[in-house]
Amino acid sequence: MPAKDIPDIVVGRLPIYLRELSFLATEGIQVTSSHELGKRLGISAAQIRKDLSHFGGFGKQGMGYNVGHLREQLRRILKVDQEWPMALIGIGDLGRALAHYGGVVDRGFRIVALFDNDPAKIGQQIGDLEIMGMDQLAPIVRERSIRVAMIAVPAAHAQRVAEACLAAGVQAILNYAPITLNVPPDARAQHIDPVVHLQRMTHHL
Amino acid sequence: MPAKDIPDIVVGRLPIYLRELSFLATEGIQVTSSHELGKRLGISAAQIRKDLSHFGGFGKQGMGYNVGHLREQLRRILKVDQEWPMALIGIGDLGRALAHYGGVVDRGFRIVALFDNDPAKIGQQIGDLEIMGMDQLAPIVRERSIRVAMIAVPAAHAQRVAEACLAAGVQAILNYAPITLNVPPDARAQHIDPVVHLQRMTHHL
DNA sequence: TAGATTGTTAATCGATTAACAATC
DNA sequence: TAGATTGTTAATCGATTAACAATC
Repeated sequence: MPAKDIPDIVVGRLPIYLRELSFLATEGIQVTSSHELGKRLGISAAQIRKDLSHFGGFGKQGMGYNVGHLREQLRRILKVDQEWPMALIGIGDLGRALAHYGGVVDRGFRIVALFDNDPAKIGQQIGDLEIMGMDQLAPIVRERSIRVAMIAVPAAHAQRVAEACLAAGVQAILNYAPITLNVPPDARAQHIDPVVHLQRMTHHL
Repeated sequence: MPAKDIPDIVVGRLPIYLRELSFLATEGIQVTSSHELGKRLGISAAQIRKDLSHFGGFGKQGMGYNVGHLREQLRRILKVDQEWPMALIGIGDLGRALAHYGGVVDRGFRIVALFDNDPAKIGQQIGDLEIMGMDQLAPIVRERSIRVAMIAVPAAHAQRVAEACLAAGVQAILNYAPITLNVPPDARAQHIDPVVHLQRMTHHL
């Protein structure tokens, strides 16, 4: 029963649960419990059960959860039982590392197009993808039904690039530039800035 | 007045405020308000005022906040009015990109040591740093008073590397490996996994 | 069966928002 | 002064935890 009013904070924890379940699966562990998952993730068992209960009952009383089954259910809920084609814009050091990173495949994503505005980079090959100019963004996004983009351009260009993505039909943006993007309510954006995470820790040191 | 019982969720927003204030400063804007900041960040003005009030009063009624002053105060609260030396462990594609990334300097951090366990990489130079073997981790961390580490090793090694860091004296870890680290209560860990962020968005698509 | 663990309800806790006196 | 915006208090809202009946 895919509900519509699931709190964002709950949805935000599901990928963590899914990641741990995949890890358990590779370890050959077939059954787990809210208590064990919670201990591994530093989350209370009650919270895990409550979170999952928003979507239905996936366990058996007295038995716990079947790892493979719960994993499949979470993949379905998060809609990563399919592969989302992604655009990557900005092929600097970080963009290159992201382009090479294989860790997104088999977790629901695949980079299918690379873009940069540097004429020296356009035409270069990375793996089996060729870097394209920004003028190709809109046609390629439409042609390949791309709904997710990763942005790894300098901060000064990020807002403009994001708007170009959205105009082209992208609905979700993962932004690596150290600025807060302004996106309309019908679009989604997530931000990754290592310094933000570092500063969250130094306050306590 | 540095308090001890500030909610984590409040501390977590301060780096976002700081980043925006730095941006405003580079734009030449000298005064802002909770309303303007909130609009830019997608956060309510009341929340920004409430967050800041945990640490004191930084504004003037009717006037708003002096950008430079508030920025300095936040830098002090987050303890990034100093430069934290960091170790980076794992010099693959991502580690290399992080090593080249200049965006951490002038935000309170500097990578001062690189480590890898691959003999082919040890001794290589990146910028003005040389990649060292893991046997050098403990002595270098002590010698250079390193309290913060970034881990960019494969998932299978991350927990072991984290424990080595902590044993050597590191107190805060930024982990790029796609696993949840288990750290003791006296240590801090933050995790960056792009797929987690992507999956938080696909649920809604 | 006896023991264990779920799913859910109720209670607690904490965070956000609203409102406004203070005051620049 | 008049207008604007802070800092703070009180009210609301939402999230987490505790507890337990259901049941595997």
